[in-house]
Amino acid sequence: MPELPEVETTCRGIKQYIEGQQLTHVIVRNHKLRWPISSEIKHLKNIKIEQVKRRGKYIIIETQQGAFIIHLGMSGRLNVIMNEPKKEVQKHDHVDFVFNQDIIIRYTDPRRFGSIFWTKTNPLEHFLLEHLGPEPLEKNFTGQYLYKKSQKSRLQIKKFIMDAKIVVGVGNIYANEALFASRILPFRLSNTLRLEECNLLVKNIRTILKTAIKKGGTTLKDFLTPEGQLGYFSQKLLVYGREGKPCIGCGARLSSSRIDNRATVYCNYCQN
DNA sequence: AGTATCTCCTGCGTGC
DNA sequence: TGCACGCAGGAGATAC
Repeated sequence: MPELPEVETTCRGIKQYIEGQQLTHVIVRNHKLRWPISSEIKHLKNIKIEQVKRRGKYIIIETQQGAFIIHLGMSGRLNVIMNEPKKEVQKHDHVDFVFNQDIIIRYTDPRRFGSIFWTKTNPLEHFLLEHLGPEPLEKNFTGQYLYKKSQKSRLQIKKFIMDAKIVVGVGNIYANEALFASRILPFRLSNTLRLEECNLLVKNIRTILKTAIKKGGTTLKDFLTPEGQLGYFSQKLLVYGREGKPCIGCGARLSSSRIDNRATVYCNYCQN
């Protein structure tokens, strides 16, 4: 269930192995992802990787001839396989990016909600990326910005901050956490938020994502082993997955509900 | 144009 | 032991 911190960790993880390296070819075992993988990819040969970047939850691998745009969906992973050319291919190992020096970047995705695109034009202008809002950790994501946007919308605030056109990278788990930290009820309509609340919300989204990225970083080494896990849930979640358990603020039982059919957990007393 | 709902998919946990 | 079911989740497509 990759959220932005996991995608960032994945980026950092593969970066050190493939930047400047020669991609010899790509093996596509199953092209049926969220969008079908272009058959063009199978014909790529011997391309130098220039840079690995991230935009929102998209991983961008820039090469001398074009760029890969990879989204991990909800169950996707990119694993680094080193010096194990005969490592058994498993059921959901859909794509291998094969490098010389015995390095394979293997895309695994049981639910196939992810996607892999190849583009020869600017990846940031790809139809999936062009409309994306600001990065939550960049300077242009401010309380003032969020306030201005929020006044024009009547979406429930939780859904609003999960909208990639408003800000990228805030998934369900961190939306719950950020609203709890900001003492804002997730049901509030966006246009009822005050500027101070938007300031606080922006600050908390930032802090929570940064902390999570740090935690991801500490498990980076494990992640890179073939059996590696990201240690995703090692982060302390204060509300997500804790419905019915005591609120760490006031001790009351945390409530749960659904917004946009997503699990929503909150404290009826601390948040308003 | 803004908002609500539907949809893609598999694995896992739960209840009968 | 097996089956049916609900849930998890990102985000574009479609419907209002």
